[in-house]
Amino acid sequence: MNDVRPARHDLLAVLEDNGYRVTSPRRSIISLLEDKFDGFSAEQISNELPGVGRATVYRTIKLLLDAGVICKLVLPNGASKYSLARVEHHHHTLCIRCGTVGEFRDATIERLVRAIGEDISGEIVGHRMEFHVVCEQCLAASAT
Amino acid sequence: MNDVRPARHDLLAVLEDNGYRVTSPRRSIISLLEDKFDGFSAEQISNELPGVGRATVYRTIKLLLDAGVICKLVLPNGASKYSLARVEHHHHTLCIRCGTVGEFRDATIERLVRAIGEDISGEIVGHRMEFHVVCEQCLAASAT
DNA sequence: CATGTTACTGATACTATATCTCAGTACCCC
DNA sequence: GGGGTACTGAGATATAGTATCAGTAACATG
Repeated sequence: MNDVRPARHDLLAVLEDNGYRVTSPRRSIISLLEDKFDGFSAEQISNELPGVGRATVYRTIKLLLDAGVICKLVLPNGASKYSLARVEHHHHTLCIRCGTVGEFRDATIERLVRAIGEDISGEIVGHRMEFHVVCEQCLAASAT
Repeated sequence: MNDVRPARHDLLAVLEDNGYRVTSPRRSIISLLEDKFDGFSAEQISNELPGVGRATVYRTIKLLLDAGVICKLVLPNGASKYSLARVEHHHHTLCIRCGTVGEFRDATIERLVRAIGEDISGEIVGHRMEFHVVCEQCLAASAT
């Protein structure tokens, strides 16, 4: 059920499909993102691509967000991270040690959301659910 | 089940209990907070108390956070809001129109969390769930 | 393949939010 | 009511992201 891996979008194709130009900086950013399965921050991308302006990194991220192929995750401390959107509707896990972002999907949650919705005043238009975990790697690291 | 109102802490007593001094700025901030049932931001408090320095507002909020009597909520746009913690463990509703923060509690969620926990790799140490709503007031306002 | 339009880029300035520093103040215990 | 010390406020600083704008390059067109 969890630990979704496959079905990654062809991010470059997304640009073309939406009428955006395929430029050299965008190519660099996208090819970097495609390997970031654990989530990434704008700053991190900017640091790894010294040749690309910060503004362009932010602009490209926003563009991919609008296209729906990545998703934004605001951490409890206010920092923003992004992750490749591998499945349509999903929720996130966040390792409190290393910051790795995971993705999972569970139909039970959707049923629960509908059930609770009937008890909440007002009209529900969305929800967000997030699990804070210590991931396998960090567990293993602290076991030594 | 939802729409919890009563059981507000005596925030001033919280200061004393934790060995903090009861000062005049803290008194002003706390008496302002005690009426904010819909959530509040640091900036908002600071604006309503021109005589109190911004740093002090942030410091006092952090102090109450540590004491567990208010809780922090980072909105999807990255802005921080706070709300009085009226019940021990709870979740939030957030009106996407007016920003009102609500609070509710549902045992079903906790059961679900435990169930899902068994399917997620790593060790679950916490979770966050949040409903985005259009509240009664905003619904009524847009009906006209 | 040359060309013109225009979306895009990068450097920099700017905004917003929050924290740090530090000299002066006031709380509270005795 | 005096003294040690936690607290305060002003301003400087840190951090994250956005706006501006002149120059550049993508790409449709012929």
